[in-house]
Amino acid sequence: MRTSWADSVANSASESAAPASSGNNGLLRPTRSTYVPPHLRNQTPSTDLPAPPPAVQSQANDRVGYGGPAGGSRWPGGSRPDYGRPGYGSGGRTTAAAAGGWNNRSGGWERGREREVNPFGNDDVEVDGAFTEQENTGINFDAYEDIPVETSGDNVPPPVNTFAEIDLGEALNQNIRRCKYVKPTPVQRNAIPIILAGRDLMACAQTGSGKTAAFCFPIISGIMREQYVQRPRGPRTVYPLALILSPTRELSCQIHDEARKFSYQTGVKVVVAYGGAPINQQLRELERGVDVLVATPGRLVDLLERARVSLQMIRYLALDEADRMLDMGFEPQIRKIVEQMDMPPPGRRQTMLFSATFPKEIQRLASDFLSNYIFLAVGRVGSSTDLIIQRVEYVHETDKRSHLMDLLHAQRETEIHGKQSLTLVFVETKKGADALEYWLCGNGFPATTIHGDRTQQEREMALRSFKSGKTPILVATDVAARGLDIPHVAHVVNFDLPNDIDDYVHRIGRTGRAGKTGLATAFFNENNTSIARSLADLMQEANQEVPAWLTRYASRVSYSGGKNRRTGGGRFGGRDFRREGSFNRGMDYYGGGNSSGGYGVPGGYGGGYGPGVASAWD
DNA sequence: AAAAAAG
Repeated sequence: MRTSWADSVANSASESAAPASSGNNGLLRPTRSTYVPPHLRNQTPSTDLPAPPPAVQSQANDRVGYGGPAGGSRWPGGSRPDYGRPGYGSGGRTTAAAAGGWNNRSGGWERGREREVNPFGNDDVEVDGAFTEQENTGINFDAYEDIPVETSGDNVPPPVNTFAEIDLGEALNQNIRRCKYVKPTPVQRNAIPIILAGRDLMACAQTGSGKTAAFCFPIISGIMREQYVQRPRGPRTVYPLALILSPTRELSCQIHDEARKFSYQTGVKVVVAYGGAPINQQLRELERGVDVLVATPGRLVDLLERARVSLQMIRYLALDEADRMLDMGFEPQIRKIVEQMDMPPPGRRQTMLFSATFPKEIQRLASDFLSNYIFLAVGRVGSSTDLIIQRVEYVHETDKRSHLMDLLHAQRETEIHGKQSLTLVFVETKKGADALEYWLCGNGFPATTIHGDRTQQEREMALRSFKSGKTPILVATDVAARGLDIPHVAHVVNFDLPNDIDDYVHRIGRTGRAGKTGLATAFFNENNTSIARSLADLMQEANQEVPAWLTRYASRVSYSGGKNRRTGGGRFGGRDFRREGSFNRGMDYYGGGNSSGGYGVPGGYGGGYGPGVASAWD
């Protein structure tokens, strides 16, 4: 039986004997060992802090209407003109234009839309039934208040509690029901109103916390609401209204799949473009019309240089895994796309950056892309939940294979019939991935591998084969570390530990999803001393058993070099760098500081938002 | 130092 996230929140709240509102905000030590997200740690009761978010929704819309004569793209309730197109959308049940004044817009490809494939893979008749089926009575929705949230910026719109509170449009609402999303997740509760208010956003929220929907819903809704926008018609150039960038091809595909569900029968067309696949097919898709383009940077640059895509009409820009997108390898390419092509500048487009981790230096880079943005940090570091059991074992380099074999044997025995349990093994190099896959297969363990030296076809095949359980072991490089939602991953093995603790966080976050518990095992040896300290800290914060030998390694590590030293910033980076100046306290490794007394750190916070309908969280 | 992203 499925448990919803709200259930778990309600449970954890009822377990808590120390509600945040009990007035003893100064008493920050929880009554029991609970996980506290890094950005809320080391708080001191502080009075010199900004006020909590305003109680009244700000209608602040500080950007000018896009494109001049078309006017503001957002409008106060009630005064919205009816953009319904006569004779349009006579298909019946999904037509909402008449009721709500919603514009089931079309960019001139109505015929294609009539043939739109149902991305839900069912007949989709019982939308309402599906909703009630999922509906849970007796949920303590007040418990949502216990999710630690930190926001900063001007006039932060308050969070919402339900999808119904926000006017996303009936067509989108139906898709939300089809997806069986009952309640917005914390990041959705907070981010959607911010985006709907037209504000730029930098959001810290772990993949798996529902962030894809958090930026897709407002984008799709916003495009639906737009007055029909006359886009230039170059001979072969297309003009998307929204651009979503992600660091890997597979992640772009996944976002595209999700976005297609959300946009079903809304008239909003979503297209994906990524490298390694024949460009001609993607060009044909683009020519059929595109509102939302999901892409990896390389292929997009190619399309831009061929003048097959223009960014001139972009109103929404979303960077997924934004810290990765702005790291050394990607930054020039991203800068080129965002700053050196024909995209409207900050202020004339809406920019949304999402990431689990936002190091200060990356925030600084990112702020170039933003205009008067709101910083949002929601909840825990997803992978550090109680749902994931983290283990570290000392394994010499030469013993790794046999040790892995032992683990796989043990797991075989505990395998539950019916559902294949999957093991994801991370290694450092592409060569190492191939070698380990070969060795595993040779030893009777059906394995496959995914890494950047494989063809896109091989990569997608490997992922399918793994997901289906045909090869229940996947050996992967960091290409699979971020964002991928693979159900039934029971075990993540860090065969080679990464050098960066953030990568570790993302890797183990591939398990412990959909309310299932997950196991993460790391092989540690002398080659990994650079991560010892941050690993020990992370595990301790997540209430995991830290082996004494690891603690010794951790204490031995000097404070000098190492990319894991985020001096003053903290590992989570869940803090607005704009506030560093006034709030940096020397001793405070995690940045500390409290933003909103109203949110505080609830005594019973320990659940995280693992349990729930799996896909609802990405 | 490695990985990812164009062909």
